[in-house]
Amino acid sequence: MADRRLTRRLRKKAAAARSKPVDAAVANIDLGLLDGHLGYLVRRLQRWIFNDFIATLAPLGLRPAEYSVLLVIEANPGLTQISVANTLGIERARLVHIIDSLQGRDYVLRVASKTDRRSHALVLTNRGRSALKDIKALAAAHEKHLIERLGAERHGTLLKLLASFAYG
Amino acid sequence: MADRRLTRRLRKKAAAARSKPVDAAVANIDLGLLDGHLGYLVRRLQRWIFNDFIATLAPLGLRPAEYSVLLVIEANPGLTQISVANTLGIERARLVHIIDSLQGRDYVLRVASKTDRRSHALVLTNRGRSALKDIKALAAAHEKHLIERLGAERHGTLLKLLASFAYG
DNA sequence: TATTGTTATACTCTATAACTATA
DNA sequence: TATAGTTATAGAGTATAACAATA
Repeated sequence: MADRRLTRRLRKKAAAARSKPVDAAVANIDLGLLDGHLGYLVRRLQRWIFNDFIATLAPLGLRPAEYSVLLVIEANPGLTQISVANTLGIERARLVHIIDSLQGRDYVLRVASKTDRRSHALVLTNRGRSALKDIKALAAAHEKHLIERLGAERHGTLLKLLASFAYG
Repeated sequence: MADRRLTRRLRKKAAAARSKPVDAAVANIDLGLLDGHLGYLVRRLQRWIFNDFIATLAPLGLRPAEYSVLLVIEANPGLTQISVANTLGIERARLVHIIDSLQGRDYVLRVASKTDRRSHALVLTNRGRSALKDIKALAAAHEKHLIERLGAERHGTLLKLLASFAYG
């Protein structure tokens, strides 16, 4: 059960942050060589995005990593844990706990594999498929916040540039 | 003292990762809606960058957050802890430990403020200024890895796009 | 009353090692 | 011997709350 006060607080905080530039720009403090490092800027954007995602999905209490696992299982039912872990760049030891959590909410199921008794085939439950509809709606709302913040053009350009990094 | 075996391992791992696309592209596993979410791609890039940064600076054992704090203090000597924390988006409670660590290596000093006895003025020590030369050289090598991976053009475009997000 | 630095706590995420049961 | 899943541990980073000294 999600804590409604927590949800409200997170939403309010995220809404406030959504339109705000970082403090350095406001206070005119020099970043030194930092603004020549892409890593700094990528990290700031990544924090902003995750904070907004977590706040937007707070009613369902779903974290970014859990969301990514649900989407990959939906698109590739029967995938093993090691495949999901490698696909998403998550340690297999950590994925165990994420699957535990998703199974605890009755979103996914570990089915015994027929070909290899060491591994599990991961599938969505009916409840998982149903919940995913609401989850996707909130995730889309989050992406809308991001587009509002970046502008549709920059958002599209970034999607293309970064996709070609990841898959190129 | 940095562990040389750790350094070698990290360098080797980073060198291997530097030229490799993510596993999903290799194994042809469907990411579902995930490739429409900028957050996923930003997170993958951010992990790649931080891993390479940590591996490249392993001989000095300096983490990204520590590096960013050093640069800001260098560019703004006398800044208070709260200002550094707000500038970089680090919690002030966490910055305490980062400054502890940097002071423990004799890189920075907490000087009593003359105008407000609650706060500290942060400055680099001579040793800190000297170390920063080597640190910057390694950080530049890291940025070079990133440019090799992305291509100079994409790297430049991303710097511009993300800077206008952070400071716009 | 509010702010700066500090201490403490809880939780998420990364990284690694070791164990089991299978292959 | 190697791999899939699991358990355990250590460290980084985030988020909060509370306290002392000072404003």
